[in-house]
Amino acid sequence: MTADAADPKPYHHGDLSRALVEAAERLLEREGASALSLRAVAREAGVSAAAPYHHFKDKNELLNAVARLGFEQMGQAMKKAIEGLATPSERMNAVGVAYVCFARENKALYNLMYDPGRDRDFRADAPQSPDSPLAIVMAAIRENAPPDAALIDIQLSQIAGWCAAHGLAQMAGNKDFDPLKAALGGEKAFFSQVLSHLGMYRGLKL
Amino acid sequence: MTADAADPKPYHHGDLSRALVEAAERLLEREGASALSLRAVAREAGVSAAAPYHHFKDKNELLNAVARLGFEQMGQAMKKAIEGLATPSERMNAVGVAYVCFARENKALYNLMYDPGRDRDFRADAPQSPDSPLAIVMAAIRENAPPDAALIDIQLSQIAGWCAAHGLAQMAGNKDFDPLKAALGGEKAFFSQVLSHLGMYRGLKL
DNA sequence: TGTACATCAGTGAACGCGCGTTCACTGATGTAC
DNA sequence: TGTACATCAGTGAACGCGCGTTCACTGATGTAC
Repeated sequence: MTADAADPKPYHHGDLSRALVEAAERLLEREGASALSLRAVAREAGVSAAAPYHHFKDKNELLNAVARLGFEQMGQAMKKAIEGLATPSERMNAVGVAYVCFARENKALYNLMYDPGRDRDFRADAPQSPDSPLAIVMAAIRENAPPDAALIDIQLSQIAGWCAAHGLAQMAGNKDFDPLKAALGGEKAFFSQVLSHLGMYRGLKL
Repeated sequence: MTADAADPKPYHHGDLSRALVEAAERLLEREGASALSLRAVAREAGVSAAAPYHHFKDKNELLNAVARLGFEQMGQAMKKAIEGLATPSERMNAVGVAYVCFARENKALYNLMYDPGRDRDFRADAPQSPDSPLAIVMAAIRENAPPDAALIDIQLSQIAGWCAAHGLAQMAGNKDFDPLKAALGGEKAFFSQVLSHLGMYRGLKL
């Protein structure tokens, strides 16, 4: 029996490190943030409560690994969303929508990723990799800037766009939006429209 | 000795209900969200761990009371920020900046107010009162809309602005923004500029 | 004004719980000769 | 190929902790007569 990488629950040793992170993600999805104790993760992965300590210094380090995986998955979802789109403005909108959708579909994971109370690697969401969600949002906004735009205006716009997507992701569950969602034909359309209305009436001179 | 309402620590009975909420706020400010247990709040207020149960059904009810007070304080700060401003666009910007500043200055309280994990009264942040933060943001955006704007566009813009302020509030602590903050002359200027850049390049037809 | 009594707002001890972490251990795996 | 041994990745019991909540209680306050 050749097990190798295919075996999902490796026998004695194996990739427990990864198995724990995935167990944590499953738990997060199924039972929410408050259920995410180290002991529960170990239980979910089918090992003793002490086993994780062979792979992570402490609980926080495991949580950071979970968040890191979350960022990877989110970046992939966003890249997939812009595949084959022709114009910068289409891409920018798609990136924003994908961002918000990921947050909605992975509520607890997303909250962990941005949990202000956690002692996190801040770099986790802004790695050098061009596949990070932050990098993708930034790129989408940059390519929408007019060629003569000042660098500082581009930067401020990038931050503004990033913040708006983040804020929308957090607010998206608000029941008050339901009628509007229905009127527009679903959540995705709603997200797209909200993002399109950013700054519609700002009317400010800089 | 006439104590009445002036005495800060009422003797036997008195306004323990309020004292608990204020103790919770103090604790939140001083030690952060993770320190906010019912027992700690009681300790901070100088009463036994069981005392709060005469005023709140359980911990969650106390937390909701704290959040409610937070929304009141935030609304007041925002109203104060727009006092005497002449134009709608000035007011809109000031409202956004005040929102973000409140969040920054009351980090832990703000996080509690919007904690996605808490079992909250959703109505707490959208009461009928015109002094609620939500109502103030909405009004600021509404009065910036052109007179012929469609209702749905106004609504979408209101949501977009609200989300952006919320997102910025959460992101504001990111260290990556420090150079930009310095270049613009402080946090307030930075917030103002970011909000002004909302949707700068969106270039989307609706 | 004084007394009797119900009510109210506290106390302090106790409960059971799940947590993060440590520890000495065990048994399988990999390596040297 | 076989043996000896170091290393590695697990186990399970135990630790001390602070938590939310309950309980019977106590003593001050307010009320009726």
